[in-house]
Amino acid sequence: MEGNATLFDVARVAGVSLATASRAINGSARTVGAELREKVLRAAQELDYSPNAAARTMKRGHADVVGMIVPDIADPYFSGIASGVMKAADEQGLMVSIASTRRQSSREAEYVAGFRRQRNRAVILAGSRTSSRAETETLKAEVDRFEAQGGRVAVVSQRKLPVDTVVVENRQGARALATDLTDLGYRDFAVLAGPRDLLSAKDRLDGFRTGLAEAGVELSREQVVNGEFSRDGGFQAMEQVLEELGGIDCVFAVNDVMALGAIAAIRSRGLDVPRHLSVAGFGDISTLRDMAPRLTTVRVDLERLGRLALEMILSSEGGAPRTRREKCQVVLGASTPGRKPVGRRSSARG
Amino acid sequence: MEGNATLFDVARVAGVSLATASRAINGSARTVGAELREKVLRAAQELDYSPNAAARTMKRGHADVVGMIVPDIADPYFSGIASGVMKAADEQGLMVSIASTRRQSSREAEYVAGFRRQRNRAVILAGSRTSSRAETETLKAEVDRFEAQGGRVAVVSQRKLPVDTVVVENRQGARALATDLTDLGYRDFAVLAGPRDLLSAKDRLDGFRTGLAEAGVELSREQVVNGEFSRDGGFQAMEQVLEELGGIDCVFAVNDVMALGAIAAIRSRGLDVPRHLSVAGFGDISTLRDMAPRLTTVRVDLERLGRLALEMILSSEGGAPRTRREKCQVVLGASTPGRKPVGRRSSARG
DNA sequence: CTGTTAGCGCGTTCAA
DNA sequence: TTGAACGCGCTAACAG
Repeated sequence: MEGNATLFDVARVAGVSLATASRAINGSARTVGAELREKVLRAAQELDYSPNAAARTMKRGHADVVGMIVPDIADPYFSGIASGVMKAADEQGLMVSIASTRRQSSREAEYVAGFRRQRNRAVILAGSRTSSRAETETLKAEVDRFEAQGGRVAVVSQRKLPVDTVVVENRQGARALATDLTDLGYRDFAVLAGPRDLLSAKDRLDGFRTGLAEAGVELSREQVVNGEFSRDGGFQAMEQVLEELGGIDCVFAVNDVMALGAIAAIRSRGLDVPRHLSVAGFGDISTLRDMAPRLTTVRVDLERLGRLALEMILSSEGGAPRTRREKCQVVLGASTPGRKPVGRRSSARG
Repeated sequence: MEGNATLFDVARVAGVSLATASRAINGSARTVGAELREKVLRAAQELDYSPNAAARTMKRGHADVVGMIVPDIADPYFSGIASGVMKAADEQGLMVSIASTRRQSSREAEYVAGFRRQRNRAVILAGSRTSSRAETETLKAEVDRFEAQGGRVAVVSQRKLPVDTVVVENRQGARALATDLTDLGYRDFAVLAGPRDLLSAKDRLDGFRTGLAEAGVELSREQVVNGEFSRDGGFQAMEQVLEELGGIDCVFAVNDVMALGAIAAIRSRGLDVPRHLSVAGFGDISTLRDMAPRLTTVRVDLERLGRLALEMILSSEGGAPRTRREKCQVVLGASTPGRKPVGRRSSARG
């Protein structure tokens, strides 16, 4: 039996018309008699009938698929978000296509175009926005085209595009972290700041700086080291700090995998965390929660971000783009035990 | 501008026929004059033309999309494989749809059916096969239907279905691990064995047992504790071991996240790894490579598995299903420093 | 090299 | 409640 049974075949076997078969199977209008419906369903079963989603897509103009674009699916931060999207999508009977830009944000636009070709119902962009004006314009143009076609777009990170957005409160989280760390007695920081043009990285740095300032602590230019947003980026940035900077007592890496790299770099010099240096991250990815010492970080509910993005997309009926802000919460761990035994603690220990 | 420009519009604007426009744009047969081609491309650009993939799919009978089914996309093991699949797919101009069964392997069949509706060109099943005969039969039936329709299927794990398979040499890896651990002087093991019906878990246990036997070490029934294939499963299984078993000096968790849970459980009792107990895992997921102590584990090249699966699918031209075996390599870390100072080491330290 | 035409499988009119 | 017929956008024959 080559190829596939078609709805026409089903109708023939059931002895009804194409239209009746269609109605019985997708149940759009419930105007099919119980008896015929039964017949049709039986025929479909018998023939291993599988509705042709492409035909349906052509007819309706859009596919029941949502596209998702991430910088790196192997990064727990994004696989966490993807997990939330997929779970919510599953509940809605939607399929999810995922594309990974491999950290080249310039590729986002290409993938949006790809999802447009597929006539996907929606696209979720899960990576940080960048400060590149040209890149943003290119992406915006593609997003506009996607929407002109009837598709919906949502972004998880910053509100830089006029679309539904789940804003991660990076500033607020990093600021709270700075407050807690200064409360713990730290005064001499280094920040492993990620790429200069990544807004998530920039916002976390800015928020951190604000929190420090409120405690009367300044961050000099040398105390901020840029690097890739990855484990290796953290490792290298940390090496630079260790070589060029003295008198640091706490390092803030703007994401958890960078913090991981930083810790590795510190240890590779024979130093210990937190004895010689304290380290904090951002994100609270689950694989790191059992690390010893427990990494101080800022918790982001990744699955929730994904779920919210999908829900926004489905509930938006052509209205103005909405923004949903998601707060982050500091988790203090043994990686930042405090410089001196000060009493105050503004967050629970992890 | 509502809706979307169609190929017909492009043809009209360019002043050529539909066929010419089609040929110029997808370049199937290169029989279009340079001048007309230029005109067509310009018209397409002007109109923001986006080829309708659904129409193409309907015409050709299959979509240039490959479906992937994983037990849990948030598990680094599977996001690693997914990363490999996506990279290879990108190079081939294919899109990837991903579905997560959330560890309910019974849902695999449903998703295969879903991908059949989409007329996806191929499906990759990335989770362990199970020992459930009924489940396997159901899945096989669905896979057969998928293939009857012209789709290709590949599996990463065990060869239990008559399809292209990338076999992970779990037995060999676990056996080598047992050899190395016994060489290190360990004699009293506990195995956190995962779910009873998961073949990956079972194979790792079997291989480990074989390796132990070769060193004259037996594993009693009580020394094997089943549990979920997750961090929490490892935690709980380890708690059981700690409560019910004495005299253990090394714990083998059949995957890395279980090992992570095990270590957490050990520490929650105020014990230390490796001072009080040594721990080994399986998989070598990247986030754990910087853990202290370095987790002894068995390295699996996750991205490679994904890439190989995709390549098999694309290269298979209806021939008999092929099998590709991928070896695993032991990585010894400080989580298993050795029971006594014995000299022999058969693998490099991580 | 280019144009005309006939479906691919389905949903949805409109009639009956 | 059911059926007949059209068209979604495209590609692959077949003509010219």
